[in-house]
Amino acid sequence: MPSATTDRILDAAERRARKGGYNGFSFRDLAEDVGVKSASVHHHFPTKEALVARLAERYTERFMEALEAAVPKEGTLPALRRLFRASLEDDNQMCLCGMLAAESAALPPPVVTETRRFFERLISAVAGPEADTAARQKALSVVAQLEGALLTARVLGDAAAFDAATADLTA
Amino acid sequence: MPSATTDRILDAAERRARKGGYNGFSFRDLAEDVGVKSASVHHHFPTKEALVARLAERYTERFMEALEAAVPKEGTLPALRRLFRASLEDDNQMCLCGMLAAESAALPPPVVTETRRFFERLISAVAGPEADTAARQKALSVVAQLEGALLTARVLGDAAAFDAATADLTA
DNA sequence: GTATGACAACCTATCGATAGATAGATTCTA
DNA sequence: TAGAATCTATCTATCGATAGGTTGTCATAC
Repeated sequence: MPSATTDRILDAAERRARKGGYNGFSFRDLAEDVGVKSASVHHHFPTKEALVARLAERYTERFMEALEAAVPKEGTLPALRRLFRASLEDDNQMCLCGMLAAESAALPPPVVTETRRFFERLISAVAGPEADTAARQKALSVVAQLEGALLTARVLGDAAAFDAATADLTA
Repeated sequence: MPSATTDRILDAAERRARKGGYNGFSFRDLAEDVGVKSASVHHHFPTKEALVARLAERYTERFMEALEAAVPKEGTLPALRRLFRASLEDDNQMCLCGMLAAESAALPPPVVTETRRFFERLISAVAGPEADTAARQKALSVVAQLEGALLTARVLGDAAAFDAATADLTA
């Protein structure tokens, strides 16, 4: 079973990475957040790339799980809108993988791999099981709109901008 | 008149910031790119926040200029699509202000101000001079889609994903 | 013409802070 | 008592930034 400290390190890393990106936090930041020394963080995650790769993996697992749970009741697009908007409501955070995607050209390969996996899984989920060309195109468009709306509302400091930018995602 | 070195510093900073974000480059990186010492970069830009704020300002000027020049011939949406896609074609770069927007929660206020200005100007330009509520909503949606498509295509390593994600932006 | 002063540009050298990472000792717990 | 977890202490590299000296250029005074 995963230690409680491991989870708390990931929690702290997720919060910080969604605020400032991969280079926006340090092992010492995480250590302070959790209440240990930085050497202890290295005990749980030997390198930063291993930590963030695992972080992206956990984020993907949780996001897809939440999406799959919500879709039957809400429908795909409303569920997506709600899940993305929750980031904004929780301290104006970005989608972790949206942030990492923006920085992907400067990230370690294992992190890029996990980030790409998030997008691939999300796009597949939105496109649905049939996955013809038109469905995939629509899915790409929807994911782009959601990620971009988050980014835009965030810099404008205006959560209503997210709603406006995604107002057409209702089907 | 602005010195050639000042421009070359901004050129180097733009390329690096669009790859790795605000924390993804150093004064020494820029100095090496330009062929001077890092103290000389500080001579032109006293602090990093001053440098990146000016960089975002220059980016906005250039982008809006290019947009205004292209709209009469191409129409707003095709022009936007082409300009954003050019980022992707040029070494898989992000939109500078899209990158900074993602990181905005961890950036110095002057940088955030300039970044926000880019989005405000872009949204106003897309909404057009009338700017009723519906036009503004549509503009927000378009900008979000373009920024998100760039981010998505970038991490997927697939420029065609940008085209697919923005295929409906033709009016 | 040439000397002189002023200023911008660039340099060497270095500061204190912090980065990611490691070695090895200690403490806690099953 | 074995192993996981945490610690102290430290390493090397790099960060943004600064002090103060050198070089180059150009305008003006002679």
